[in-house]
Amino acid sequence: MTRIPAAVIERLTRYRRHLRILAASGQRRVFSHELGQLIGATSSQVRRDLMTIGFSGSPARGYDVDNLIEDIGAILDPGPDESFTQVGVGHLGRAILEYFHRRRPDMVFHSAFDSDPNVIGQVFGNCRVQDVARLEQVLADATPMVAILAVPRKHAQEVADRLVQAGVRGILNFAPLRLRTPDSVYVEHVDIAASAEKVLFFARQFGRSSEPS
Amino acid sequence: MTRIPAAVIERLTRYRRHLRILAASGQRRVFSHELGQLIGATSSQVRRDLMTIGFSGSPARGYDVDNLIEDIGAILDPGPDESFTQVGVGHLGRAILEYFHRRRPDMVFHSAFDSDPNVIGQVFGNCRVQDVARLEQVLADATPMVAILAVPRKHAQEVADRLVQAGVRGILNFAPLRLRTPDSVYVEHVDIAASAEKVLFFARQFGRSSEPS
DNA sequence: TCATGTGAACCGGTTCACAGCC
DNA sequence: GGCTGTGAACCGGTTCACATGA
Repeated sequence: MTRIPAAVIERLTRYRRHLRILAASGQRRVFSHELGQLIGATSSQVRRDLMTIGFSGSPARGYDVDNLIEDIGAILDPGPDESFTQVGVGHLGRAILEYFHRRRPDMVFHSAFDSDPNVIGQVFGNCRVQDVARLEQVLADATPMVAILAVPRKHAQEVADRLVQAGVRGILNFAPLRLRTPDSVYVEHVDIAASAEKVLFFARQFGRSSEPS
Repeated sequence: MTRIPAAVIERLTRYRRHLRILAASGQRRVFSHELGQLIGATSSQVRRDLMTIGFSGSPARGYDVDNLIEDIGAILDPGPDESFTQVGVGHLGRAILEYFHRRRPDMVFHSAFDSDPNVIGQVFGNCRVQDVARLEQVLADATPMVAILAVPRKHAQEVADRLVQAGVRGILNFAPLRLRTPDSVYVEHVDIAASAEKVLFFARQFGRSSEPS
């Protein structure tokens, strides 16, 4: 399969969300312009994206909803040995653990860690929080593919180093700093304060919306 | 001032973070290649960005650190009448309120709302949580520029409609759906589950890092 | 000599436009 | 006729390369 750009991967999530709604309402087929309307993209964009993932439809009947859901799943869904781990179980960490537990049971959390003795031992989602000091031991058996990092800035780099050392291949980082990691590890930064500044800037500038759906 | 692309706005936050560290350590001047190294960009990128915001340096001595911090602040910092409001004070909402209170006191929260009677009246950051039913009344006097939306998906669109109606100009949305809003409102979506899927995909693919700093 | 400022080239993602097919 | 699949054009952001100046 040809390389899939990040922008396409991001849209696949959105396609699938709407496809599931269509499937639930019994619709078996979609046209590119319908799907585009639903996620707020052009029909060419949709066709190009589906071409990129190697999915094809028919001029007469459009795209098969169920097959498309399945093909997107094959790209996005975790494999049986691909789990997550979370470090940092403050408010943000709890929000994440509980969100995934409720909404995305397909994304399995192998473990969760914190350093606060009051938090260690508590259960969120369905993870019992373990002492971050034991991170290496706990990850040694079945190393999760991706770590979600929701610790204070001052600990983020150190924890990231340990996660990489432990064999984690991707990190979703919420601490407001750029992690320094080897090129073999994929890192995505979510900087909430920076996003808020960005929204403020464009809201002030002259309110032009990003794309809908 | 010529239009500033979103990519530049995002980097300004990072430039400033490092500039403040330099300033604190007494450094008065930076060269584009130093600043680039710090945030993980090329020197051309830095020069182009500073050109875009109309900041100039000297070939002999580089860029003035303090002036640059100030000019970035003029772009990113909230004006005196530009505040935030938050709707949804669950775990995620609390994390956000407390983070900004502690780390970004310059970004003022005008108000915070929730619908849970157990949460209404509690204080997070320095906002007392008010009943979301009273949103219109509370926002009527001094309408915040930007709303941060951290409510469950099923309420997000309805709350967004009310916020827009109340005069909010930008929304930072954490609910996993694309809000439908008029073009005059700037919306930024933070979809944590989608980000996690993206990290998983690229981690699996062949771990290629995004840019550092 | 070395860094800035900037036109020009480049690149990857998006959109256009149309050939091919049901 | 209307839709898919796709080469080609387009566009905006990034990088190159060099003229200019201390």
